[in-house]
Amino acid sequence: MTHHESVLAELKAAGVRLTPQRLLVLQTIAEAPGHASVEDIHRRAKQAYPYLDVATVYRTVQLLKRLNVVTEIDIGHRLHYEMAAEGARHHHMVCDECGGTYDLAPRQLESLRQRLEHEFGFRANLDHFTVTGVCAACVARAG
Amino acid sequence: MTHHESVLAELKAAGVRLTPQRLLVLQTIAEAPGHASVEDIHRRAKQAYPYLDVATVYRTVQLLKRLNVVTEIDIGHRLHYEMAAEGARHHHMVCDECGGTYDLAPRQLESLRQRLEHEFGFRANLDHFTVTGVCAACVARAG
DNA sequence: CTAGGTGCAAAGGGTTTGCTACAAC
DNA sequence: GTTGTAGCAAACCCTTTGCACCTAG
Repeated sequence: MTHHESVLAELKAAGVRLTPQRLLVLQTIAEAPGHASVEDIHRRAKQAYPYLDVATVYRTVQLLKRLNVVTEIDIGHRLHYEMAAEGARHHHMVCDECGGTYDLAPRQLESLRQRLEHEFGFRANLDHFTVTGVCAACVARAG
Repeated sequence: MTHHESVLAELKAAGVRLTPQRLLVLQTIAEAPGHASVEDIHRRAKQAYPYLDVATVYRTVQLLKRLNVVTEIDIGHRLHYEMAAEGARHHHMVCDECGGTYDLAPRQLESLRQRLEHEFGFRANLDHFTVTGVCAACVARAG
């Protein structure tokens, strides 16, 4: 069973109707390079089905988020979405200069997570973790 | 020279007009417990001067942010503001359950910052750093 | 006096919602 | 056939902006 098939199975199990619109949104998110904003998803998906409404995209990403099929990432001031892909969960570094985003493996954050738990009893949820700063390329270019 | 006085001196040095509205907004932020949203600031400040407009609050916090008098914190989906207070810079943990916010000292994040710099050459800007999760109290209460 | 700020109201961008026709099951 | 969903448009929230009047320096 491919990942795509298992996602569809999950959705059916949750009693969710598999409408063409939902499949399209799902496929669009899956095919997007990295994470995509609602606007990105809408724009790309409309190429396949021009009647698709933004409201449907909003409702669908919320549904998929609730079912843990996609994860929500807070970048700048818009929410972005990407496939949850449990096996490859990662976090992001966003460059303030060039806007580029870079992946960060969960193990990079493990020590921080443990520290917060031990010192404060705070169970950090780093699923949507994003750090901003200046990437190596921009540091090299501008200082 | 108190902190308040030095802030006023900074503003004058920057050629900023010290209007009653600006002083009121500044004072309101300074007196707020922790960080405050624009709405919080506006609501509180209006008690002293009912004609104060939200637009003025927005313009003022942006001005103060530009002058590094206040810092902007991205909590949930609204921006919050607090006095910059250089000597006591800190970060936040926000509880998803109860909405409570807790301070985090810069040293707690230092190892993370160094790791990102060494491994990726990424200069993380942790000034506005916020982690979400579940606080100790809520963990105890609900599991 | 004069540059610049204030209040007001209106516009703006992103997101949500009420409704009716329609499609998945 | 039922029940939930899509599309549409309007509402919504937070934030920004244009403008005439006013005020700090």
